This record gives sequence, structure tokens and C-alpha cells, in this order.
Amino acid sequence: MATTASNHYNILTSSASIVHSEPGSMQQASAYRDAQTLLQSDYSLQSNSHPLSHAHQWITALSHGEGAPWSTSPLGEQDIKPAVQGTRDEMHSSNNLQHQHQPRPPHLVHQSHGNHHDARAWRTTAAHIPSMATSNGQSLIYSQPGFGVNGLIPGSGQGMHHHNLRDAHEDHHSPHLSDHGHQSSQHQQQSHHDHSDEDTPTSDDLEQFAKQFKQRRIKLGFTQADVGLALGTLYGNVFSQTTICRFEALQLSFKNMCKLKPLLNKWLEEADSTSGSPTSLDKIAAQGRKRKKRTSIEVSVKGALETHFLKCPKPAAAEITSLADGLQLEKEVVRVWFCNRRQKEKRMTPPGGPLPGTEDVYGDTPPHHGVQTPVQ
DNA sequence: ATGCATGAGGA
DNA sequence: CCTCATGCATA
Repeated sequence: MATTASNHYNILTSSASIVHSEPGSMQQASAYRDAQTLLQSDYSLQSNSHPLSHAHQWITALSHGEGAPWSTSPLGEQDIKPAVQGTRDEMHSSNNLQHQHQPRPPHLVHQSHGNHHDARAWRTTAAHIPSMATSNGQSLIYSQPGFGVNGLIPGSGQGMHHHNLRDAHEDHHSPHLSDHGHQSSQHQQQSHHDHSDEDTPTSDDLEQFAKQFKQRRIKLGFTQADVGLALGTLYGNVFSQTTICRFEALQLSFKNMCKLKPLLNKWLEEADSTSGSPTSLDKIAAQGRKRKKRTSIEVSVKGALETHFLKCPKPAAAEITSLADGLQLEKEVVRVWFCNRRQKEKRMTPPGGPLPGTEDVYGDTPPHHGVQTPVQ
């Protein structure tokens, strides 16, 4: 299967107008796009040191710098559709990934620009964020008098059930920032809060929610694709099987997880109450887009890329070019590979796999629950 | 379940 | 060019 895209990709980036006869499908593209600016802004420092363990720390800084990130929690809304968005801060740490060796001394986070490192790491989190952890329990689903007005049809039985345990590993967690440490405890949510998930969930919350979500979903007989589609009929935001899958597997960024949670929660309520009363289900045809044939990169080449990645996660254009040249790949392919690789690094469930004995090298192995999806 | 890809939005 | 949210196509 060497379908190495051996050529052309169509001109697609330049033409500003793509007209496919699909009125409905376009709206989503621009409509809720804006909502994606919820919070988060971070860039973790790459700590490359081990060939393959290498820390993935999600020090997701949720703050912008001065505001009280959590108190005003921008997300957690139930309808974050066209969120207003506005401030988003995204500094890149650009040049700090060159200190190979010694990932990050436990006592300091090299990192500069800073201000926001209120890092709340993915899983470890709740530890130093007392108020959040406790206040929002995880009452996932509060039933409400939903009506069966949506089309929730567990039509396909589909047998997806092979599990492969890929990463099951712990993670070292937050580098606990050195600077601060006191300021993180005084925030308080303002004055609302009734539901438990009105505010920003903790990573543990998400983890549990995802877990339960999946369970319920399966119990109800829905496939991930069904859910994605239902979300479209319910709220107008269609999602693919991929996204639902990634949500369940916690393979999205923290911010993204937060954004989707309320939606999925709603769906659960609906599905729950209407379990039995099917309705019509819209079929939203996928748009026909000319997509470049997926390049299949050989394993050996992937290995080479990995190696480079560990060495330098963000190669400069020139470097990419030469690298691509050496590997006989299109530059674009290599560039995209790096982008994707970086993204992967930022997910909740880190790439790399359950490397044995490589976690606590950094100083701590949190005593908490063994997360990691046992995956269906 | 995941790998590679597209695109909006931001410097 | 990057990041980030998403998804087609695939393994």
C-alpha cells in the first residue's frame, strides 16, 4: 500500500469560493468557529530528553494574565455557540526548546513570557485548585423534561469493539510552577453555581464524564457517529465520529473537551429521556471536497521524523525543507506532520504510549487513580 | 481508533 | 508559518 501521494494536490487553498451544492453544510464551518476561543493558551515547553518517554505535560495555562480565569469561567456554558470570544492569548514560547537535557527542573519552569502559568495540568490538577474540585461535583446528568424531538435513532448496531490499549500510562504531572502558588487559591466563583458543571471542569471531571458518556452511549445503542449526527440535529453542530471518539478517549485538548462536554451532556439527557421514541433523523450528506490523498508515511520514515521531533519539535522552514528532501517527502507533508505531532503532544492522553518506568523520572508520580481508558 | 489533511484565526 | 478544532480515509 504505498499510496504515497505521488503528486498534485489540487488547488484548493486559493479559491475563496467553493461552491458545492450543499447549503446546509457550510454554515457550520463559519458559524461556530468563533466559539473556539474559550480559554487556554499555552504552549508547553518541550522537554526532550528521552527518546521515547519525554514528558508531555499539559500545563495548560488557563489564564490570560490578569483576569481571574476561573472565576469568570468562560466556558462551561451550556450554549457556547457563537461565543463572544475576544481575548485569547497565545504566546508561543518560541525559543526555549533548545535546552535539551533535563526536561524541567522540578523547581522551575523556564518559560518566560509569562504570566499565565497557572498551569493546571490535565490530570493532576485538582490538587491545588480546591474550590473547583469540590464545588463542582460530577453530577453529570441532571434529568430534565426533555422531549423526544430529536432524532435519536440507534439505527446501526455496528460492531466496534476491539480494544487496543495504547497508552495507559500515568503521567507526571504538572511541573508545579514555582512562581505563584499562593495566588491560585483565592479565587472563588462568583455567585452562581447551581449545577455542578457550570464552571470549568477539572480534568478529572472530564475524565469521568467521558467515561460515563461512553458507557451510556453504548448502553443506549448509539454509535459515535450517531451521536455526532444527533448533535447536529439538536444544536446545529454536527460532529463526526472522529470527534466523538476522541472525546471519549480524551484525545482532545482541555479546552476542546470543555467545550464539547456540555453538548454531549445535553445529548445524553435527551437520548436518555427519549430512549424509545425515534423520530426522523436527518441525514446530512458529507460534502464532497477534493482532498489530497492521504499520504502514507512508511514506518521507517516515521521513525526518522520522530527522532527529529524529539530533537526539535519546531523546525524552521528551511529545516523542514531539507528534512523533507532527505526523506523524499513533500515539504508540506513534513510540515503538517510536525504540526500534527505537536498537537498530539498537547492532548490529554499523551502520545507515546505506556512506557514502562519512564514516568516518575521527573520527580513525581501522583498517587491518583489509574486513569487511562480501559477502552471498551 | 488514528493518521494525515483542511482552514480559520492570529501574529 | 503556527496553533487548534475537526474530519475524511484508513488501518
